[in-house]
Amino acid sequence: MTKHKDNKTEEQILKAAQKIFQSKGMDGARMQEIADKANINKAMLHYYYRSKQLLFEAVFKKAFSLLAPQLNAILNDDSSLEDKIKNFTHNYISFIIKHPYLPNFIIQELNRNPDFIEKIKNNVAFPNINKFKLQVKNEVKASNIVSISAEQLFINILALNIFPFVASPLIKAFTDIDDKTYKMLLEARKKEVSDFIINAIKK
Amino acid sequence: MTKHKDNKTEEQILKAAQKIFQSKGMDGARMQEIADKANINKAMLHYYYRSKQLLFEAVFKKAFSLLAPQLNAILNDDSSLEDKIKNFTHNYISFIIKHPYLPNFIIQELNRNPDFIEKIKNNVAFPNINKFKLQVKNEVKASNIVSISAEQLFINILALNIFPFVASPLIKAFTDIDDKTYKMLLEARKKEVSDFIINAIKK
DNA sequence: ATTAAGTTTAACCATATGGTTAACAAAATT
DNA sequence: AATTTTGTTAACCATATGGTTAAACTTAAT
Repeated sequence: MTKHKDNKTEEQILKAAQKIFQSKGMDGARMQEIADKANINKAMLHYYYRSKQLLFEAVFKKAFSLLAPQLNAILNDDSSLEDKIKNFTHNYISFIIKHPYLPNFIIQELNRNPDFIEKIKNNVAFPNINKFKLQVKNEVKASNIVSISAEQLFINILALNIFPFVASPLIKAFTDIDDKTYKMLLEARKKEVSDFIINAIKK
Repeated sequence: MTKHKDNKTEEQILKAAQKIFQSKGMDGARMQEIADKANINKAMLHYYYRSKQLLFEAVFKKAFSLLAPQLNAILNDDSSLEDKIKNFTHNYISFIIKHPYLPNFIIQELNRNPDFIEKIKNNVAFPNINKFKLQVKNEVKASNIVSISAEQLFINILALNIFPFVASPLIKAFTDIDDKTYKMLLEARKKEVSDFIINAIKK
């Protein structure tokens, strides 16, 4: 973390910890399992990260700082609302397809410990909704879109983009869809979702 | 479970287990904590439910059979598509406001162990999408709504309804909204969401 | 009143688990 | 080359945890 050189071991640990924590969560993860996956002695985990909690926080912060900046595309970009929605939806779904564990990991752990987000706010570039609020307000005032609050629209955009990844086992079961078909369905959502949203706010 | 009479203890245990499991998950829950909350000796847990796993399954099945039938309102009701969306959205959000832990619990535990849903399918009334598929196909063919697959529409409906509960800590942080305001925002969604969906599929 | 069955308790057990220690090896510094 | 610092290991430790047991107690049937 601080005193160590460019160490390889430290990275190995973080990589292994990422995999284990992201698939099993803080409570389900075992230090021994992380050590095994990293091919190192368990004591090394403590040598580099002191405790399970700190190792977890390192993993969480990294995950969060990977996910959060993506939201700047919708919140702080200068493009038009319609372009934003199109681009964000396309890029975000592409991004999550490459990191399918991410949203669920973050949501799960934030629910386990909601106060944790305060710690994060001070350590990570944290997106802010203010600019987006202004933009939506203006579009509504100009009668370009239906009357909707920025918050509700933001929630809807996030919901439509993220939920299918978080709830995949549930959705697969209800729709009787296998893994392959589900992947195609997610792929199709890159366009489907933005069409859906844009239509929803059109007058 | 089987040999026992109308026992009160058994119910106390299940109630306590519900609270603990639903807020901490299988991995985070402790048998001792459940016993404490139920005001009984820890051995009683095993006397009535044999193991942590079986107690957990009892809780999960009960939660699932509470949540799943709600979906029949959208999948197997006889009303028109528009009515369905209106009613479902309103009822479902009301329902989840009363059981805020439910969706997250089920999603989290299904992600932890996706095979688990197979066990459930045999034990619980399990909604099926077929009827809804026909209905959507007909509405599309009749040009009453835009071209959309039943699966994608179903996912969108679930996403917009459930996600705000599952991701509340995240959304609260990004939008800088406090608990009280968030509750009002959820309340407003009973109508907002159905308007949003209906507008989205209108031609 | 006696017995049998079901219920409850305290004490106990084996193992898993996060974490520590002391000795040792390898670099880096002098 | 000698010494200090950093990295690594195996063995160990204290505690937490799911689960068991045997005995005590309660209830209801005989």
